[in-house]
Amino acid sequence: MSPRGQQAARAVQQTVQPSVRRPTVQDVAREAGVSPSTVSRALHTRGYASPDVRARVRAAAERIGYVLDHNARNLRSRTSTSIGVLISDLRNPFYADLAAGIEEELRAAEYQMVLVNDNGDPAEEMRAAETLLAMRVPGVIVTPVTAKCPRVLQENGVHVVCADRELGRSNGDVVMSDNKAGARELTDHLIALGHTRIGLLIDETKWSTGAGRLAGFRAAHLDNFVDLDEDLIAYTSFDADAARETTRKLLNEHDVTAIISANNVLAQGALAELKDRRLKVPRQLSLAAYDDVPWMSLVQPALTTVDQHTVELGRSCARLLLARIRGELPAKRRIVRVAPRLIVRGSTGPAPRG
Amino acid sequence: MSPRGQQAARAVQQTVQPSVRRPTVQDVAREAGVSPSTVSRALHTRGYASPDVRARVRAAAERIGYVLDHNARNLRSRTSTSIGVLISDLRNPFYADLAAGIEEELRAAEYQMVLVNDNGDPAEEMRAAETLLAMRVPGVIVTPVTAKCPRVLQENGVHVVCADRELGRSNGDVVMSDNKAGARELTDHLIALGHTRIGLLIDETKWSTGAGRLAGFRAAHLDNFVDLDEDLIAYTSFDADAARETTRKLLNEHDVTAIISANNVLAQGALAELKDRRLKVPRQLSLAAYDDVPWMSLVQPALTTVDQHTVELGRSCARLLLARIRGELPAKRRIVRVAPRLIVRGSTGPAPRG
DNA sequence: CGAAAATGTGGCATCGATGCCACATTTGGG
DNA sequence: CCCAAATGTGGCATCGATGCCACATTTTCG
Repeated sequence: MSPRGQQAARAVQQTVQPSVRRPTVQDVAREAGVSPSTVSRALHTRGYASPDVRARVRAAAERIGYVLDHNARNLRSRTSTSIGVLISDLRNPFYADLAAGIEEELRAAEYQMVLVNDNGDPAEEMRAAETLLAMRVPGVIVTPVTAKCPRVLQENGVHVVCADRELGRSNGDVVMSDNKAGARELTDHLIALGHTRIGLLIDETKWSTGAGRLAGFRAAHLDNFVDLDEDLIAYTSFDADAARETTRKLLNEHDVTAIISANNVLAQGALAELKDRRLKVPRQLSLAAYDDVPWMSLVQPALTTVDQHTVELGRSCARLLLARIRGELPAKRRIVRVAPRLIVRGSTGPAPRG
Repeated sequence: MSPRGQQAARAVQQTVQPSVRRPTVQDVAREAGVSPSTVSRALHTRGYASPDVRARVRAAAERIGYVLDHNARNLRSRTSTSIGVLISDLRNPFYADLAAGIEEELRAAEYQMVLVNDNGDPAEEMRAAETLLAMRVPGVIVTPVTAKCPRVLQENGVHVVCADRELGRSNGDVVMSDNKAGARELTDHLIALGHTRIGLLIDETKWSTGAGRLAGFRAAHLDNFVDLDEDLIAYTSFDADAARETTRKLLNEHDVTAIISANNVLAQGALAELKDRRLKVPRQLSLAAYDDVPWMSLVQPALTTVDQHTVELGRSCARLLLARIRGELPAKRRIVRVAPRLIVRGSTGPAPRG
């Protein structure tokens, strides 16, 4: 490219940028007849400014349509009001509710939510962590796939709240449903109805989520002196179709009178299989699920579930994180367990005599 | 306070901030034995750097754990890779799917999604717009509540894509379902089944969404030479309970043989009322809905719906916006209509003879 | 072989807001 | 009535990356 060409290109670049040059504190200062420092103090900072000046500056800013530049502020003050939220799948109502609760709380506190789906993929999760690091977010709420992600974030001075699950002995605060209590209550309910052969459809027990639910399932059996046949714990993958297949096997190979699904996704698969077999629910078989989502009260019969108050779970995460960021919390790691609630609907009934 | 005391205080303040002083381009430059400019070019910018230097700089950056600072870059280059996404309610699967599609596409292009719920409230919507302006986002995807929001954004040089609906003659690109075609096809389907008295449950017709669906409903009647009784167009508010009440009135006051719900929320209300009346669907009454969401295929009978490919709608929004930002598009406003798909399931059947 | 072009790298100013200090002005007390 | 404390505002450097230019070096070609 000739020098002339280069210059032309450069000129274009220059004229491309300043599409709409926005007013800065300098402009407001000129307009209000004060200094930029004063404008900053009057509009945003904690620093002092007399009521008179404050009003004058506000008016000037309003008049010329001044809008703060978050990038400049963040750079200078080495913080940001953006919070990273790292979840697996927004299309799953559990994550959507969680995110909705988080967003609600953040918005109220004048923070923004940067939402990233990692599709449960460790690599994507780390990419996202890197990005959030680059954005200099003061905190991240994550439903971790790998312990590495929260760890790396924390090593870089970012506050982390793990939502829904605890990985290993990873650091960071945790907010989750009291899985053991919820699963125990649900199992108790079925045992009280006379069920003694209850299938548990579950996808993982490495995370505190699955581990807790399994523990509650076991505990209820123990409490009620019901022998637990380990074969009735049906491991499957986190996928409705797989869950359906697993349900099929479970029903073929064992004479269960009730099935508990460990989460909303697996429940879909279980329900599909029951419908396919035209089993009368709950006459012939009871079905229940952990994690209440809307469709569960729309199907016929409506499903008995454990509501983990997902939106509230999200709110708690956000509140906890903000408190951390503001330094209002003691250093000690905090673990919040939100009490779930058993919702008995039509899908569970007395065990068939057999 | 003595000068000595002042200095002490200053020292403390200073030490408060640098909790974890992160490496900068300067540090990388020193480590790699080049200049900061070269580091910048080697790592991020378009500018030239020899393969050799590039490798050296990369290695150095890796070694000392360098992470780019988006705020600094954004400030200097007056852009940002954060995109604002402004929706009404993340808990509604429609919006969740839309957001999921958007996020997927943005992430692939190395952009971030700042998600804000406005709860359908014009004031919240404007607050959010202001925030996004402050963040200097290059573009926003919005399901607008008010024409003011997209307008203000555009006036400030932000590219806007309206998702799902068009407001007035607001500027900005639009991506939406072909509502008229979808509603027409759905209505056609019912008419073909012999229905001539079809109720339409709808919440608004000011936006292109409702207007389009109503137009399709009318068009199908015209096409098929079926008289349309205006009283069968049942206006309700955007709320399942209200929809249920409206459905009740509709059924009490008119002898419809089928009901079309204009969206997934209203469908919930309609279904609840039908279940309450223990109406045999579709023997006694057919039910269908615009906007397919997961529960509609889980209920018994499964609902006949129009799938608007919501996730794909979201992806289109993002692709369009990114193309705009990159300046790849002609100035002319673009309106994308995504063809919906009729999914016939069990809830629609032949009109009862009567 | 020497001048001109191409190539690769460094220097410096800058994006916009703010933290910290100095300093001018007002207030209060002896 | 004067000096010290309190009060309010301005000046200046700075956060970290990058755009633009200059310049040293290498390459090209008449």
